[in-house]
Amino acid sequence: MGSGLLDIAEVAARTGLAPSALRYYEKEGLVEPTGRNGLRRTYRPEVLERLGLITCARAAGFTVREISRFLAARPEDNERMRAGMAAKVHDLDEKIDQLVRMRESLRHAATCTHEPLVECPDFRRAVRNVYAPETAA
Amino acid sequence: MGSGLLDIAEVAARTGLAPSALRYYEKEGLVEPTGRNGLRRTYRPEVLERLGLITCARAAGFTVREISRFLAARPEDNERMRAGMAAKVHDLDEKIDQLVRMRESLRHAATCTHEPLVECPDFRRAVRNVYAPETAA
DNA sequence: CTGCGACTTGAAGCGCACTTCAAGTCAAGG
DNA sequence: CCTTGACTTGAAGTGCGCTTCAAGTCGCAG
Repeated sequence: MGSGLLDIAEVAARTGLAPSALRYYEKEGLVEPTGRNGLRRTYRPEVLERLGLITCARAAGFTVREISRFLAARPEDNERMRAGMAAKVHDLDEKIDQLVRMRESLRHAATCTHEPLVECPDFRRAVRNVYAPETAA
Repeated sequence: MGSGLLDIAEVAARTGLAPSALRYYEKEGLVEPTGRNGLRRTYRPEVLERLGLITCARAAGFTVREISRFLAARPEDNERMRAGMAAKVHDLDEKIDQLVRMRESLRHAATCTHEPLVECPDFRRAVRNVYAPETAA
């Protein structure tokens, strides 16, 4: 504590992650404690930023394994990494578009008074607009 | 077939869902076959649209259980449903914002030549901008 | 009418991301 | 020094969304 190092409980409290999640991330190679005080993990404050990145990437739809690979990337992997990230940007483009359209459908649905909501023609049209399967006969 | 009804394989083919997924959705109350031809499920073509809605909602982050509740909603549930949907709209607002910011970070990262990518100051700033934990000392 | 292949069922299995548990260690306050 | 309670570990459990499997049924082409 006085050392400027954090224990797992402090890291958990400051990141909002559960201690068990931190141990899990460690097992998956996403984070490493700086050292140990006896058996107890000690972390440098910098880990908070790294965990912020991880949380953020998770929220953006990256799996823990993907993040692990990303964080473990060596310079010679850069080209592949860049390609992977460009692909992810494209995925995000599509996902964002889809969410935006879904939001419009929901916005309508939230104010629509059509009896069986699901059969409101406006809603149906909006939904079809989000993501249309082979609805045609 | 000649009846205008679809069997499970056709529904699967036209929706892109696996037959096992269709049976799963049925067990969860999301869809019902119109009837049976012997043991075999038969579906009316309208089910395709319903499945489109389901696929779309799944992609937008709804769980199967949420969709089930949504589809089972009775008129007297409308107020609660509307509130729920308004809340979802809000969730989507936030999620979309986050994804947009994440996309910007990734766009930068994909072209950044900083040695350990993770330590690029631009990238770090962008990431902090996406979702900032208590990074301050 | 027969055979086959696509369907049926229930139960078990899987991958992900954790959480929970049992049993044990140990830093630190009184 | 002793207690206490937060930490440690590995293993098992959880919830989601399906998939796979074994065993059985049966519609329909030949």
